[in-house]
Parts: sequence; C-alpha cells; structure tokens
Amino acid sequence: MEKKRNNRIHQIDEKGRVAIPVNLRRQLRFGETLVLTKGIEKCIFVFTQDEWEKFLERVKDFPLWDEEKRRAIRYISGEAEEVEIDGQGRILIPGHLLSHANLDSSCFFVKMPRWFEIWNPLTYAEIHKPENINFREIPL
Amino acid sequence: MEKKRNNRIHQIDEKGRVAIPVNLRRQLRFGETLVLTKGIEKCIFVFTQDEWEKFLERVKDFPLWDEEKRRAIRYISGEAEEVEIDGQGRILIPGHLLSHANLDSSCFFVKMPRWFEIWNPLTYAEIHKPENINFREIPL
DNA sequence: CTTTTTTTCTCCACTTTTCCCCACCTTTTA
DNA sequence: TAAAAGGTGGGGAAAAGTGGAGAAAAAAAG
Repeated sequence: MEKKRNNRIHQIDEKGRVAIPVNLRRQLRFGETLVLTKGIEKCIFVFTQDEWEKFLERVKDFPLWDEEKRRAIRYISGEAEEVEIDGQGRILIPGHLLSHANLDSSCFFVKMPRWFEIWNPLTYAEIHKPENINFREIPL
Repeated sequence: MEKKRNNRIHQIDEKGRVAIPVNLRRQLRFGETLVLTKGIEKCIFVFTQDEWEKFLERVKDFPLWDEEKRRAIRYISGEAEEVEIDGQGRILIPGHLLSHANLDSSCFFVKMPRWFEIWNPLTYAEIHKPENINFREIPL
C-alpha cells in the first residue's frame, strides 16, 4: 500500500475548496489574490495577480475584430476568476473550471515558470509519461 | 456527483431577466447603466456606458459612404439598448437580443477586455473547445 | 377621451452558495 | 517526543440567485 506522503496531491472537498501546497504558497505574498483561468490543456492555470496583469498588458492591444484572436483571448481570459486564499490557505475553485479540468475529489499541483497548474492526477500522469514527451530543443 | 456550483451560468426567467454574476457586478459602479448590443458572434455584448461612449468616439469619423463600414456600424450599434440594473442585480434582456444570441432558459457570462458577453452555454462550449482555438499568438 | 388589457417595475420571500469560523487529525520541525 | 505547522471537514451566518405577486405605467381597444 502506497504511503501517502505526496505533498502535491491534495483533496478537493464537497464545497470545491483545496489547500495550496505550502511550498507553492511560500512563493506568494501574504493575503495575495490569485487568478484562476482555463488552461490550454485540461487543467487550471493559476496566476498571481501581478503575473496576470502582465499578461493582460501584453494582449491589451490585440485586434478583437479578428475572430481567431478574439476567440483565443476569450478562451484564456473570458472565464478567469479572482480568488482569495482563506485563513487555512485554501482557495475555492469555481465550478466551470472544475469541470474544464475534469476535477473531482483530488488534484495535482504543477509549477510552471510564470504560473502554476491544477490537474486531475490521472490525466496528468497519462500525458506526462517520458516516452510521450519530445525533449528536442530543450536547452538543458 | 456533479454539483452545480457554476457561478457563470445563470437562469433567464420568464420575463427575460437575468442576474449579473457578482464578480462581474463588482466591477461596475453602483446604479450604473449598461449598454447591450448585438455581439459579433452569436452572443450579446454588454458595455458600461463609459466603454460604449469610448467606442462611439472611436468610430465617430468612420466614412459612412463606405458600404462595408456602414453595415458594420449598423450591425453593432443599430440595435443597442440601454438597460438599468434592478434592486436584485438583474438586467432585462430585450427580445431581439435574446433571439440573436439564441438564448432561452440559461446563459453563460464571459469577461472580455472592454466589455462582457452573454452566451448560450452550449453555443459557447461548442466554439471554444481547445482544439478549435489557435493559441499560437497568445503571449503566455 | 375613458376603459381595458398588457407590459414593465418594484418589492418580497425562498433556496442555494459563499464566506468565516472552529475543531481535529497528520506531518514536519525542533 | 513534544510542539508547531499543514491539511481536511463541517457548522452557521451572510450574501447571491431565483421566482413570483402586486403596483405602476404604457399600450390598445372601445
């Protein structure tokens, strides 16, 4: 029986709340607001307010009459939600993002350069088997 | 077990009223008038009065002898309606906009840079599947 | 014009969701 | 091994969302 010392997998309770792992939480300022948005794959992107605003700044002047760009902007930012971290270090994940990421009772936290991600643990494992990854051009 | 905690999907009642989600409503000033207009896709664009006037300002000097531009302006602004937010945070959606966006009993709210949008949830989901979106130029 | 009918507006009541606690168990740290 | 910190669950008050009744206003009919 697998010991459950895995600080990246956390439980999502009935109310949709999940505790952010301490090691990620330590990278946040106290009381910081986070922005949750639809990930490009079946996951949730979690930005700090600062990073999110940098992104918005970058797309500020995109021409929204262009259908492709408009839809892409809408995909990324249209369903974004600001959430506060509660007294127990938890966030409340909105229902529409839970269902996008196919999340139910537990989730997996992943660190990325400018944000972190919340995945269904099974979906994540499936996609990120080493034999499924192409490392060409990764400048190690 | 799918719970229906989805704060972006709201019910449209018999009278055509719908509550604006709090997180969007918080971005509005109290008692603010909104401008609803025909969206470029099958949706309704919702501007604050201010943003709407900025838009009108930008198209003020468009050459209306140009048929393409004349029709585009007419499309966007010709059927616009001002609506007030009622005591319960709801707006009344005019019938011609309901039918343009193919709305019946429920709708989905989407945030865009200078306005927000009201969609039929099914229409929205259909168009915004990740495989239908071109993310190439999104500077994440 | 007045009366009747329809539509719109305003308010009230009920249900669901969110927010803010506290309690408790587990894991890490000293 | 004890103390502190992290993670999980739940109760209850407050806020958000929803439906409907009745008043007011507008439109239609006589």
